[in-house]
Amino acid sequence: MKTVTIFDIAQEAGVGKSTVSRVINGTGYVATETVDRVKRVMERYNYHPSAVARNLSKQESDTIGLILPEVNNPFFADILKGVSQMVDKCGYTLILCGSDNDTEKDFRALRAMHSQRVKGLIYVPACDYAEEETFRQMEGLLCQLGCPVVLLDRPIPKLNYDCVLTDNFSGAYAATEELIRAGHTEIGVVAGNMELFIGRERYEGYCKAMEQNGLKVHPEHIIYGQFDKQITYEKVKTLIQSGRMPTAFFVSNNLSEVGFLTAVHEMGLRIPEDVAFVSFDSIPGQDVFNMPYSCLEREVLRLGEQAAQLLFRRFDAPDRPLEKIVILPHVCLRGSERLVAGR
Amino acid sequence: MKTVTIFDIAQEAGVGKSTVSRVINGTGYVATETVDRVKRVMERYNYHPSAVARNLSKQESDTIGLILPEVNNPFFADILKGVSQMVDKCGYTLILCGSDNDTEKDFRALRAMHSQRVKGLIYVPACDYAEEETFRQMEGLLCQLGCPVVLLDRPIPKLNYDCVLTDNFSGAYAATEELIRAGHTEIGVVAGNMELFIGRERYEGYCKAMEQNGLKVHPEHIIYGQFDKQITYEKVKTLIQSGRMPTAFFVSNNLSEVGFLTAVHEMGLRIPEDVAFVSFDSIPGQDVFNMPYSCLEREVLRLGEQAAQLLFRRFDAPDRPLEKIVILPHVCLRGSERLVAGR
DNA sequence: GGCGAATAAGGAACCGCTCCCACAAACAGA
DNA sequence: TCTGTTTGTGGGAGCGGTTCCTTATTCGCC
Repeated sequence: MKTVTIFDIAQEAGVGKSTVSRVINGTGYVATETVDRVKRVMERYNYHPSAVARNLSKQESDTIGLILPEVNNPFFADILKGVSQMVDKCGYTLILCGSDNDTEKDFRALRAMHSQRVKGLIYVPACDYAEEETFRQMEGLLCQLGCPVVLLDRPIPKLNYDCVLTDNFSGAYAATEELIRAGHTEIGVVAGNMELFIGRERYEGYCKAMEQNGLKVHPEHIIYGQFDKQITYEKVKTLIQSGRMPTAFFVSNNLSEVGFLTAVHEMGLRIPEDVAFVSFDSIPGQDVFNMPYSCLEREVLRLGEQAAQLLFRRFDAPDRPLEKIVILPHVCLRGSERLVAGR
Repeated sequence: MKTVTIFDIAQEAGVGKSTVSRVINGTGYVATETVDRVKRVMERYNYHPSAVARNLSKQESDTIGLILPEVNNPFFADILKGVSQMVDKCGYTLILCGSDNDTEKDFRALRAMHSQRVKGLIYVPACDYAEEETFRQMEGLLCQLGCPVVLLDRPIPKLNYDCVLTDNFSGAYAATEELIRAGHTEIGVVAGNMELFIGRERYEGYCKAMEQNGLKVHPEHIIYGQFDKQITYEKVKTLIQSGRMPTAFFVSNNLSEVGFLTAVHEMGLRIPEDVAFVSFDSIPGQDVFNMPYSCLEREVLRLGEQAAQLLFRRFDAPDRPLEKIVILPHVCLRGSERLVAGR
């Protein structure tokens, strides 16, 4: 089945290919009857112009790139959904790459985006690129892209791009304060990946809330969970076994929560009777298991949508000043924060 | 920042552009020192050839299309991960479209894939296309693509393509039999979308198991949940309120399970004391909540990987006979299937 | 020393589309 | 009637690569 080209259509309709092109794009002058004739031929042949040829010719593509650290993490899956729907709605095509939180793959993804000459990129970096050398590499790749970029979820301060972020500090602060308000005085933290800005921000929000309320942060109550299920699980278990558990925890993200809860349940502790907690983001299925836990909520789908919209706005106005959208997660209390008397 | 082209590289290296092309592709004869020189120039300019131009020129692209019904459903997110990793590993680029289970969007996605001239497509259809008219449309679009297609998860019998499927009948049969073996005699079913082949297969597997074991299927114990959380939730709740619950259920998929469990928990029933069940696929977070439920398991990531591999194999051997990979889910018993005495 | 094969490199056509430009006809307005 | 503008159309260059074809060396071997 030979693919039909614009030339075939032109011949069949008895016009020049420029005329067909004009009909396709609705540009320039074409007689109404010519339009009809050409359209009928296109219909009959089921003709769809090659985006490849068009992109090359126009020197601008209709593809949007998206780079995600973990495509099957429910958080990023929701972001993907938001981006995908918006991209689709606006007539663009989505090119997706996953970096698996790996710097090397992140670079590969950026290079792929460049090769594909994407029109715009929505980028959740694999890491913070705090190290000078890798930062320069990443920056170079980004710059070489030569297209608008929206930084999503994980900020890289030194980078000047539009971004859609979360106020991690305030979120963590608010969550911790809820635990304090519930009466807890010994509050630990399952910190995230401290090499990530968002990890540090959340940790600092927690610390600040403690400090402002005159509470001390005990070093042994800080668990460095790396935003990782397994690591968190092991460290929490060890802490429980040591018998030095605080009465409550602020847990830094959904994967940490998985590890935390797995350990807690395995060791036979009850929530909130034996240990209370509030987490940043939540894991799906809480309602299902009838285990409503308190958490910081944000509309993840919207995050993706907003990133896409921001990108499109940038297309229309390349010189508009940089935009930074920061959303504030809201605390959602469902009981797991409570201090149960008589402990 | 003007993008550098093959011509710039050629000029800078003092060679013709065909020579540069030969260096890039490692084809034809080029003197080693010329290779070095050209490579250095490419390095220096950080040059990466435009995939767009190359694809047009070669009349064959390096992009793989993937169409999914729901990108943020954990099941499809895992498939995505599998496909994405394999595609990436083999040097291709992934173009993703979501259909939201909507026929119209499914068509749009297929057209987009055609416009992009993807090299191959991994396709999870939005529906079964049982209706003649839409089937013909879909078939036409698929045929027009003119590229290898792998049908994933949802079979369309009339279509002759490679496919990666699950033996839904046997899975459902095995799951139901486990309930019977556990001693249940009154077993209901949360059926899925009966307009989907996989929905009917699972339902029939359940029926067959009942029949073979001399058990009767009571019409009031059949819940038509449409693979939908909300619908399942409502119908299960109604059934519970009516007081005519069987002692066990076979639940047709992960979303049905969500609806089923939400209703069960809301109505204060315990598992397995008040009602037992085994589900097809599982929802994440069971270990976390310390609520291990029995289910049919399959390696979803592998499903995606295999689909990609099948596609690549087809690239190499277009004339190989069609391949049909069918995986068998295995029953994973964790207690929710038990019949508790004294009910 | 001569000749065919292997090696090396450039030129030009082409992929399918867009867009600029030239040109023709129709249609004003003075 | 003669310009000048609007309307309608086709031709051709160009986008950035690949690939075929041609030409120029070098090399091995009789």
